[in-house]
Amino acid sequence: METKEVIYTNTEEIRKRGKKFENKTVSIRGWVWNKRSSGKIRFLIVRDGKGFIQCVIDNPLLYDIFDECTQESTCEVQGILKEDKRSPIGFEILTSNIKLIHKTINYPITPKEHGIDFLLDHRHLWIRSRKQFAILRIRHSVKNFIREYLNKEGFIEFDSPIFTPSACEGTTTLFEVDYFGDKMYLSQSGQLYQEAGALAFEKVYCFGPTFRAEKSKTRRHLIEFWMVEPEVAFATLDDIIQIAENMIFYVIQKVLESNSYELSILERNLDDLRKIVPPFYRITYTEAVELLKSKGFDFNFGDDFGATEETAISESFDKPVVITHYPKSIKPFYMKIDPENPNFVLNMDILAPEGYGEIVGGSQREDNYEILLQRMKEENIPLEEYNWYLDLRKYGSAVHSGFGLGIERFVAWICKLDHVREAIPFPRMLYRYKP
RNA sequence: UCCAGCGUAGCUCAGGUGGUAGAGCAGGUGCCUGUUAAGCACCGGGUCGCAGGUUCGAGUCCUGCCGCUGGAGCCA
Repeated sequence: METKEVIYTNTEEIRKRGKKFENKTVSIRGWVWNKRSSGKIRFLIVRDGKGFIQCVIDNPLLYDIFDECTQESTCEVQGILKEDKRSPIGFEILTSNIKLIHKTINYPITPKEHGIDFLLDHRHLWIRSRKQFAILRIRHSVKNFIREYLNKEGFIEFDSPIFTPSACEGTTTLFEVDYFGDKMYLSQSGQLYQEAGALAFEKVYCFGPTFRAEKSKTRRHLIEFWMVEPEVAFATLDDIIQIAENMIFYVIQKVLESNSYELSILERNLDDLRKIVPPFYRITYTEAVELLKSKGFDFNFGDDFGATEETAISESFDKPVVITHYPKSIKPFYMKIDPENPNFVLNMDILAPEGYGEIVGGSQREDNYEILLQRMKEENIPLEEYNWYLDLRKYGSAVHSGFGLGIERFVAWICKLDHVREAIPFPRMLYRYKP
C-alpha cells in the first residue's frame, strides 16, 4: 500500500536515535495502550514492548479503523516521525496508515485505578502496564549488570543445584520434594556449593531462584526469590565487603546510565541513587545496638534486629550501612569466629537506605576443620550429610568469604517500590501463586 | 501462626441512628482539531462474599465460615 520507503523500527530506537528518522516514514508494531480524541484530531498511544509512543490521526479516512482499535488490540502503525516537545519521548507519529492485526474486546485492566488483589490475579496482563514495564526492564538491567561486573572481575558463573539433600542453614524451613522415593529439598541458598566452587575456581558466583517455606507475609518477602551469591578464595571479610559495595555501585551507575526512561516512568528521585558511592557506612553490631538505645529502643544485646530496628538503623544513614561482627549465637555455623573476640563472628549485613532493609548478608567462612566440626556438633548438624563440606577444610583449605544479594529487594529499592512482589514477573507468595 | 482492617456494578469506591441500592471509570450512542488517567450529554449494567440469626423489614445489627490486604516473627 505504501510505495515510499518505510523504516521498520521500534520505540526504543526512536527514543534513543529518533533524530535520524525525523520526517521519514516509520512503521511500528505493537498494541493499543490507550486512545483519546478531540473532534477531528485523534490520538492512539501504542506500546511495542520497548516503550510507548503517541500516534496522531487527523486523516478522516482513518477514523473508522481508529474506532476499531480498542485497548490492547494488536496493530501496525505507519506514519511520519515528527519531533514534538509535548511528547514525553520527544517524538510522535503522524499516522498515515493503521493495520489492525487482532481486535481485543473488553480488556480487563482499564487505565484507571485497580486494587492489588485484582492486579495480582491478572499479573499476566498487568505486566503490560507502564509501571510494570519499567520495573521489569530495570530488573533485567540489574541482573545483566551484576553478571557484567562479576565477569569483569574474573568470576565465573558456577551453578549451585536447586535440589539439595539437606538444609544449608538449619533454622529456616524448606520445601520438601519427593525425589524418586527419597526426600530432597528446594535450595534456600547456593552458598555451601559456592564454597566448593571457590576452592576450585577462586572466584565464583551462582545466580538463581531460592525457596523459603516460611509463612512470611510482608512487603519484603517472597517464597521464591532470586539471589546472586559470589564466593571468593583468599578473601577476608573486608575484601568481600568491598566487592559487595563496588558491585552495588556499578549496577546503580549502569542503571542510571541506561534506564533513564524507565526511572522517569517510575518518577524515581535520581539524586538519592547518585549518592550511593562507596565506601558505605560501616558499624559493628555493638555500635548498632548503641545507636538503637540512643534512639530510645528497649533492645536486648544479643538479639537479632527485627524489621523496626533495621528500619531505624538504615534511616540514620543516607547511604547503605554495613553492619559487621554479630554475636555468634544468632548466626549460622559456617561463619568464622572473630579471632579478637570469640563471642562474635566475621559477618556483615548491608542495609539499604530509605527503609528497604537488608539486601546483602555475607561472611568470612570458617576454614579450620576442627573448629568447624566443633561448631557443627554444637548445632546438631547431621554430619554425614556434610562430609563433602568438611572435606573442603581437609584438602587445600583457604581463607574464603562470600555474600548473597537479594535481587527483588535490590530492584525494589532502585525502583522505590512499596512491595517486592512487583520486582519479579510472577511473584510466589504465601497462599498466592496464580497465575 | 498471631494481631488489625476490608469484602456493594467489569474496575475503584460511597451508602449517619435498620425502610428493597448510587457515583466515577470501563462498554454503547452522539459532540469537540492538541489530548496526556482528556472533557461534555445520554443509555445499558447488581444473588450487596457465603450460611444462619434478631426484626414487620438487614448492604446496614449479631454469630460462624470463606477470601483478600497490611503488620509481627524469620530472613535476602
